[in-house]
Amino acid sequence: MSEVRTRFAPSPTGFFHIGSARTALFNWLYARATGGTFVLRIEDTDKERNTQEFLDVILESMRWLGMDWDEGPQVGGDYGPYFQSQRSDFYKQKVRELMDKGRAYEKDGAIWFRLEGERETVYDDFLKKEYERVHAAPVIIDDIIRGRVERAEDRDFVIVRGNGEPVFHLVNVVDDIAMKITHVIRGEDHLSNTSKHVELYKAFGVEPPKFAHIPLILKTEGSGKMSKRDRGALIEEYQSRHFLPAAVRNFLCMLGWTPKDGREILPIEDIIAQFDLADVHQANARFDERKMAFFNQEYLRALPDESFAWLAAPVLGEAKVIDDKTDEDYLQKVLALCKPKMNALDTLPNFVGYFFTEDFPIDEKALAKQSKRGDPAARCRELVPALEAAADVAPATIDALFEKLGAENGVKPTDYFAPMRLAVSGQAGGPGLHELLELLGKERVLSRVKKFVEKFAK
RNA sequence: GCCCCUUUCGUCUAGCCCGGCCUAGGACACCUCGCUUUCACUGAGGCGACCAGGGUUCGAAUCCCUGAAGGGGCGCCA
Repeated sequence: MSEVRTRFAPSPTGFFHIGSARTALFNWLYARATGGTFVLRIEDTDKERNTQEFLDVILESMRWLGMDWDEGPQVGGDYGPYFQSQRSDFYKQKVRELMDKGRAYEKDGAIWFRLEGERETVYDDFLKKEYERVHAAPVIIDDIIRGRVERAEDRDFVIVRGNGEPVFHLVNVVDDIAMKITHVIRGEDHLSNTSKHVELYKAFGVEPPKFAHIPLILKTEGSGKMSKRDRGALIEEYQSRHFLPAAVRNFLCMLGWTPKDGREILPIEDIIAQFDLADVHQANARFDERKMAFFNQEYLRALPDESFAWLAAPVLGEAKVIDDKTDEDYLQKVLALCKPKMNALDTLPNFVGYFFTEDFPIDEKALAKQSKRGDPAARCRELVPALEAAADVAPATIDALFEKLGAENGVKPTDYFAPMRLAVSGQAGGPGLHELLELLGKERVLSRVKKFVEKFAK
């Protein structure tokens, strides 16, 4: 076990943002890559915004993405408690320490951190008020990802609010010291505030940890970083849409980091083996939903048939496409047929619905499109007597039948494929027609084709 | 307004640290053709970028400077 200790310190707000997930992921990856320890600490200092329910969202999402923590809620550890709401006495003690050292003072009911340096009163154009500007020596941050960053803090800042609650900057640093965190890996949005944190470390007489500020995930379109209202921004969305967690995790890894071996889709063990903080990019990445979908599709296709069936059945159950009475053997056959054509589990109910009901919709667009090139209902009408006469709907039978009908009616045999598919499935695409017909069986095929003729024949 | 970070195809990126192997490679998306008597998979090809301007150098995507653009921070939010 190495000395490396990373942490993810979320604030339970009721949702798990994709950016937070990636921050957690990089912390987790680095701990795993170095044989270190990954700590989960809950920053619930803002009591009004935190509930048990909100906490569960985070813990569940972490587990879903396969990020296990070595210390933290539910698992304990030697540096607890891991909830900031349970550490107030400790914070009070550390604030006392700063006051004793003359590095903190009370003003307007709050407690402020005192910077060292010459002071002058200045008017702030941006905040539209006067403040005491401090000419403090610049702080040097030796960032693993960004290199040397120099920044001077120029005004005292609040560390304990008027209501007695400690502020993020204070508790974050105090806890990182107490929990012996060696690497602080977080979003670039914290980079500017890092000078505050380093000032605190110095005031406590502690060597700051190594910092690594990772780039942000930007909106697909428009300006700014992903916000919770953006499509694809919340991990819950992927969960409810039945994305494969390994796919989401793999995709997240590729946003801001690339493996040396050039692969994009690779097992997490291989990612861990290659991951290094120094290789994390410096520039922000724009989120691309389509590439996320591609990763998901690749993972889905790679699934063994049993695993696919195991995942698919609940999705179909939830959508009420199947129930307890559904024949298991038939279900397995349908899933085996559809698996190679699927690109996402959330489209599955729609994709296979017609296998389980006679009451399925006909895709209007597909119908309109086909009608432009021919008359699907007419082709189907020609099919009815031929199907009635046929012994079965096996591939060879169907081929012969199309051949014969094409010659009789002056059209190509292939002209029957699309209309027939539309009649029996209501869709323009799907599994191979031959297999599809055979699985449905002659009776259902015939009745569906008849029904289609009745409904759409001119 | 002040401060910090960033800048290669539409998007994710390789290359950049240690200048020539870069007529800039890959992936997603898009387009074309082939395979498949349907759908899909797949195969082959195509489209498409070094932010701009100055330097340094025999030579710059790679080094330096300036500018522009994008992002972030400046809160008794985290």
